[in-house]
This record gives sequence, structure tokens and C-alpha cells, in this order.
Amino acid sequence: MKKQSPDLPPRRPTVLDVAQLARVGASTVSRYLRGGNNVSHDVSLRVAEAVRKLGYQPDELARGLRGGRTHTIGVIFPQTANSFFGRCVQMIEQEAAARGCAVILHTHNESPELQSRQLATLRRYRADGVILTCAPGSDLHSLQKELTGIPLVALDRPLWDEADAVLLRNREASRMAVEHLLSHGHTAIACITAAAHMYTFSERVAGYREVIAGAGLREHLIVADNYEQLQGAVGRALDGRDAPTALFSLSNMATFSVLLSLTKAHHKVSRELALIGFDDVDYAPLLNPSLTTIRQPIGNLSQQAVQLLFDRILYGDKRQPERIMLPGELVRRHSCGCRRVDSGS
Amino acid sequence: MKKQSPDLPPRRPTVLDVAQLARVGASTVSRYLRGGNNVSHDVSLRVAEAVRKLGYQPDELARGLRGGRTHTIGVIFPQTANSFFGRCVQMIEQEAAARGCAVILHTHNESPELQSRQLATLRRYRADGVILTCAPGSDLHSLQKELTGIPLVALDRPLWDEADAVLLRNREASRMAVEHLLSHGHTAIACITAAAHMYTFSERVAGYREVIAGAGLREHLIVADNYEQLQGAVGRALDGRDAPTALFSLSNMATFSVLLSLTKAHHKVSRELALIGFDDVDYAPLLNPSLTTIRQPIGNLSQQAVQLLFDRILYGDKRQPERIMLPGELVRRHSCGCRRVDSGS
DNA sequence: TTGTAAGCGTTATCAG
DNA sequence: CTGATAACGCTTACAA
Repeated sequence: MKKQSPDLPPRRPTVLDVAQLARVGASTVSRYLRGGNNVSHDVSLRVAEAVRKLGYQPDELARGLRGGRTHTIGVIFPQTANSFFGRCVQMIEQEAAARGCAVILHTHNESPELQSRQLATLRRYRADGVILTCAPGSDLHSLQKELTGIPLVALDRPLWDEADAVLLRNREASRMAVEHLLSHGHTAIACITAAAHMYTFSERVAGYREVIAGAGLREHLIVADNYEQLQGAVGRALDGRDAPTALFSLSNMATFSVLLSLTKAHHKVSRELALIGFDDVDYAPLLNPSLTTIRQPIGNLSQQAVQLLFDRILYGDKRQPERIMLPGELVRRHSCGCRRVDSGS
Repeated sequence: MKKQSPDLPPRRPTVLDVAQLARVGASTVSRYLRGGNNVSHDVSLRVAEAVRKLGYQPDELARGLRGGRTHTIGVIFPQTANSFFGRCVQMIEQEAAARGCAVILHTHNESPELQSRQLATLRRYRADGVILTCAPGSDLHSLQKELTGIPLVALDRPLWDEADAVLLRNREASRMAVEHLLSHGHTAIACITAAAHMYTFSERVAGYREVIAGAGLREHLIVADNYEQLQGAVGRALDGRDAPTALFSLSNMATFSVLLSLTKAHHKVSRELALIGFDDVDYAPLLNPSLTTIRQPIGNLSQQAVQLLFDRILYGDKRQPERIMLPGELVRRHSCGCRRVDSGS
């Protein structure tokens, strides 16, 4: 008497089940499944039939345990609530799926400690590679140690020199914005940001400075440690004696602070007070006046990051480290003082 | 002569390495690692020391392959660019991490076919459970088959009756909004949405209808297949003879269409044309006038979904299926006609 | 309390 | 071209 009644516990079928049904060996099934090299035509047919019949799906765990790759990549971002990272993650997932990989997502909320734990986790899961936007204040030295052996691409913020990275040309983008304000005749242009020490922001400030210096104008930096304080700082700057006539805010959050500050003071963006923001958020066309912004090439950034990562996964250290820098785009709307604007959204 | 020079290829340490160094058996190490039951004090110390020394990290693949759980949950959302889902995913990841699980993320872009493939993928990776916001037009019957055996929680949109779900009380939230407009004296209130057949929207429409019918007023539905067309429809409705004096848009995208339409027609939200939106997007306070909205309890929705999923994972079918419905919140700002408003952001 | 041994489902190796 | 066999790193009986 067999104890097991006919498939009462319908286990997931394994290669052996398929092999048995197709009356071949397990390794033949395996070979067939990964491209069908060295397997005769009629056997192929039998195996295919068995696979279909049983609804067989290979187990990625076993596959990963045995072979090198787990078909899994890790993505560690500061957040996903932010639409920039939200879009990136979506694009990355899509590109990874096209290459047969799943995405394990982590968000570190700008905390290096959390980030460390998440890297450790990805290592435990044997992720094939990692795309990382690192938390500010990360100890790059120990980070590099934690990551040895795992292919890595930095996105949005660079790591050390030998690490592949995909970045925005922040300085250049910044220059475009400031030069545009200049072209509208402004000479008192303020640059607004929190967390000025962070890579992206310090680069953008540098771009601002280059243009301001080149035009022989005086810098006006409005900075603060957090966005709440920034709002106050903007208010004070606009009330002061030598108030700026044009504002360049370095992130959507900074733009936010500016707009809240203006609202509170019953000021308004106008031809006398221009504003250009960073990050082309979806509500930019809805504001009054509609918001001119620097747009980041999100799709391209994500695609390049994934491409670079898979190159690294597949070809290892044979490739030179690469740093891809993509240009931003100035989307002209009304807040800069333009009459005619670029296409709506 | 040993061929292998002293750890030139520094393999990741395994339980056996730890066991050897601590001079105990592999299973003792394993036992120690999962809570230290049945392991004497001095052995504990030796093992702990060895683990520390080698920097040992258990391999989740092997662990999952052998035991039941993979410590992995799948999350399938329509998108993450949308701030609602972006926030959800972040919260879910956090809650899952607190329970020792990693999150595999997929976005199906409202495509049932893609969704199917992604579910299959999660099955191949043996995810312990799935949180799903299903694509409209999904064949629930075949979905249910694809998911048999995998603990599942529906979020934002329900599936079949026996599936656990965490949902917003859409009707109630909708009623709050419409009643609020009523309280401002409006009698011509329009309800605006695209994709009116989708669960969330049809529920919200139902809530709108209940209040309108209860007040003995006439319904005014402005609907379209997509948001581009919706924009036009809004424009026409406002130009028509019996134009509404108050608008209730059922999603942030719909609100978007409304605002773009108004901008284009040089109309403006005012005391004569009120607007309440759905989803408390971060820029709501920035609009002019600031936007009154229904806010969804994102943190709570996510937490409940994760909690429910883990209950299901741990206790299986012993628990009754549950449907948790959480209330929305009306955030009063200016666009509804209120003078005094709820706290800023 | 501890160690030995048998898998979990794949794939790589190697002899037929 | 094909099939047995040995890993991959861990856990869970079961025996000591």
C-alpha cells in the first residue's frame, strides 16, 4: 500500500517529475530548459510536453544555490515616496525583468546605518548586483569593504572613483538654469537649498557659482539644515534690503519651501520675482505661474544604470569602471519670466 | 602539497567553517543561530566568537531551499511613480524588514498579462506571500488559480471574497467630500473621474450618488476613458448651460485634468467654483487656492496589509479571511470654500 | 546537550 | 546525445 494517495498534496513539480514523465534524465531536462543545446528533436518535444502538462516552473532558489547567479538585483534608494526615485525604481524593475532578474527593494531614508544593514541583507540573499543611491555621511571605506565582490552601480550620487556610476551633469544643468535667469535680465539671483553638503546639491551650487562669478555678480546663497528652516530663511531673504529678484531652488523640496514661504508672505512668483526649480514634478504645469524646471532624464538614467550593472555582472572586472553623466533639460514655463513655453507637461 | 593557498579565494564562510572553528557540529551552530535553544552556555560563547571572527552570514537561498520560508514577500503594484504607491511600498518594506523579510517589487502598469507573469515569477522565487493591487480586467478566476498556496493580501483593490484585503472606505470618504460641498451651499456638484469602471472609482461614484440622491439633487457625472479626454470633458461641462458650481475629482490624476482644463480656459477655482480632490498629494497646499482633499491613511493601510499577510503566512488558513476597511480624512484647505483651514501640510 | 546524515531542487561534470 | 552523480549551504530528524 502506498502511503501517499495520488497527488493529494500537490507538490510543485520538479525537474525529476518532468524527467520521469518525459522518460529522460533530469540533466536532459535541465539542458533543454536552458536553451536546448545537445538535445535531440524528439526528446525536446517530449520534455516540452511534460513541462506544459505539469506546469513546471524552475525553482530560482535551487538554481541560485547551485549556480552562480540568483537572478536578483538589489536596489537601495533613499525613498520611493519621492517621485524621482519612484520613477527610477519602476524603470529599473522593468529593465531588470527584461534581463530575467527580479528586484529586491530597500529604502534607507538617508540613514547610513540602515543602508549598511540592507547591504548585508542583499549579501545574504546573494543578489547578483546592487544599484545604490548612498546615504550622505556613509563611511565609503567600510562601505567598499561591505560590497567587495558584489557588482555595483551608483545612481544619482557617486561613491568612490572605481565604482561605476550614472549621474546627472549637475553643474551643467545648474548653469543652464542660472544663465536662463540671467538672460531674462536678472542680476540678483539667489540659490536655495537645504543639505548643501550633499553631493548633488554641492554640485548644483558649484554650477550656480560658476555662472554668477562669470557674470561678475554677487552670490546669494540661501541655505539651511532642513526644509522647515529653509522656508524661514527664504522669507527673511525676500524681506531683506538686497532681496533677490530671481530664485533658483535646487530640489523639489526646496522649491516647496520657497512656494510655501511666498504663500505665507502673500508674495507671488511674477515677472519681478522669477523662480526656476529642480526636478520636473508632475504638478509643475499646474502652479500659477507654471513652474520652469530642470528635468532629469529619469528613464535614461535608470536604463544606463541597469545596463552598466549587467555589464559588470557578466564581464566582471574586465571592463574599466565607467562614469556616465547625462545632461538635464531646461523646461521653460512661466515662472522664469518666459511668455511662450515648452510643451505643456 | 595543498593546492589551495591559505584562503586566497576568500569564499564566504559557511556553517561548517563556523562549526569547525568553534569545534562543534554544524547543527549546533544552526541551533544557536535560530535562538540558541538546547545549546550550552560555553558552546554558545564559542560559536558566537567564531561567527564574529568569520563575519558569518547565513545564506538565505540555502535556508529557503531547505526550510519552508524564504523570508521574502512579493509586492505587485500598478506603479511606484504615483506617490500613493510610492509611499505604500516604502512603508511595506519597512514593516517587512522588521519581520526579517525582504521585498521583491513588481509594477504591472495596469496590465493583467504583466501581472500574471509577475505572479509566476514570485512563485519561482518562492515568495512567502504577496501583497497585490490588481490590474483592472484581471481574470479573477485564473488569478486565484495562479495564487493557490501563496498567502495573499489585496491592497487598495479587493479580489475575491475569501481573499484578505485592506481597503479604504471609499464610499464613506466620498460622502464626506460631497457633504462638505453641500454644507458650503452648493447644489450643482459634479463628480469627475476617468476609468469609472475601476473598483475604487466606482465605489467613490457610489458614495457621491448616495449623498446627491439623499439631498434630492441631480447627478452630474463627468467621465471619460482617459485623462486627456477627461480634460476636454471638464471644459465642456463648465461651458455648458447648467454648469456645476462645485467639483469633486476622484483621483489625483482627475484633479490634474480639472486644473489643467481650468488653466486652459482661464477659469480659476474660487468661492464660485469649488473643488475637492482625492489623494492628499504633497503639493496640495501649494496650489492657489490650496487644495482641499480626501487623505488616505497610507501608513495604516500598509501596516495592516503587512500584518494581515504575516498572520496568514504564520497561521495559514486557520484564520478567517478578513477585510479591513479604513476611513479617509477630509483635509480642509481653501479650494472647497473654507476660510479657516486644517494644519498646513 | 550534541553530532551525524539525509535531503531541499538545480546544474556541472563526466563517463557511457 | 544522454543519464547517473556530486555538489551548493542549510535545517531537521534521529541517534548518541
